Amino acid sequence: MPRTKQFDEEEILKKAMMLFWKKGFYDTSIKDLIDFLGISNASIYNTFKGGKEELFKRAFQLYRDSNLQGFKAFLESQADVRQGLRMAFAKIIHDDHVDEDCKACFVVNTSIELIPINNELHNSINQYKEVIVGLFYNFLQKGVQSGQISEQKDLDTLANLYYTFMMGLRVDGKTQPDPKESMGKVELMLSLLD
Amino acid sequence: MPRTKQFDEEEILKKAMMLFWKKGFYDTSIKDLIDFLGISNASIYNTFKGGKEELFKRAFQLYRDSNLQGFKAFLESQADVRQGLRMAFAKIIHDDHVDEDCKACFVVNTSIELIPINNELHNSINQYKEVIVGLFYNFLQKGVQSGQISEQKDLDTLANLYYTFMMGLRVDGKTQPDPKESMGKVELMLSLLD
DNA sequence: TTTGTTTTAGAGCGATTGTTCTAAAATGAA
DNA sequence: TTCATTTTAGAACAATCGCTCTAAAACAAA
Repeated sequence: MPRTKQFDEEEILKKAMMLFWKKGFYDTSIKDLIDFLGISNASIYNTFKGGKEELFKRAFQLYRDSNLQGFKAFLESQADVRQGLRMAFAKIIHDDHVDEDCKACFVVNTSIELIPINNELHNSINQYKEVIVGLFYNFLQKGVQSGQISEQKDLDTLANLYYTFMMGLRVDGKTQPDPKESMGKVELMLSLLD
Repeated sequence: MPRTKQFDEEEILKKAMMLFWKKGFYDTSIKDLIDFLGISNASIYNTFKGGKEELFKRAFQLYRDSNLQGFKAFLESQADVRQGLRMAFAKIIHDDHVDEDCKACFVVNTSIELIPINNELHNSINQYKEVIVGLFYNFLQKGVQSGQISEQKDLDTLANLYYTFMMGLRVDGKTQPDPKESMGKVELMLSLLD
């Protein structure tokens, strides 16, 4: 009986993610969203009850989950530990380099902008860190089991350090440095496995 | 003949720096500034011609310059390379850990919030990076000359990497991780000098 | 078509944004 | 004190903020 929705909620959410990712929470106004999403004021408030804040949260979770899933799938597809890590970092470096919007990482951006204020997002970001560190850890452990990495290495600290390095790359990516220079750093980080 | 100013411009600027550092550009309103600085609307616009944007720029430059000067002075006071780097990172880790406002680094925050938009700040941030990397480089070179570091090491890449690591620490600092865990990462980074 | 329901566009809400203006208070030199 | 000058507090500005509301348009089932 009812009129059907004229837009795909998933698609709208994806678009909202792009805009919040680029401009952050405070600098993205409802008017910006209306223009960018192509749907009306009322449609936004009808679809995402809780207003701007709720829309942001859902957009952020979408980024977080698909980013985690993509990273997990990539690492698990790699057999060689060093080459796998090298390519994982290379992808980040490349993405940041070619993005003319300099969006870098939505999780990093949100950490900076909203952690001092929003507790819910704080937890979500902590989880993100734990998952990424866990993925690094499992990947390194696989390398130990296959004899690619010495058993003497402190995998916990290494996994944690690779996460921190990743965050650093994302900040550095905002200034779009020379990818070759960045890859030099990656090689040095990989030498920690020798 | 004229009435004298009732406030110290330097002091006001330092306060503005603290507020912008904590809340960022967009989430700091003029009203916030009036309340926090303790001076009136007209005094702000009289003293800092160019309004909110100019005040932010000056506050940011103040942070940037004093941060650079502090870091330079610290490194230059250190004779032992490894211990010097260790203490430099330890100070960052400690500062982030005890700051209940989770401000972390104003340069990182501004990179994230304003680089996609503001070109002038973009340059200022690039300069910051260059100076820090240069300080790391000189410090490492001093270590080579004193025989603490092998001549075979690629100081350029190392200096650059320590900068990236520093940025990563600042992002991580937003979630206030266990300082011991962070120091473990520092030790691993220092092992690159062996 | 008719009916019932939902989405939609857009007017409009009070509050707040950054900024300008005005007029009174405050101060140093004469 | 008087005068000239500057700072000050606060009113007022248009514009925008996030959000609500209303009424018309759009659609699915009967």
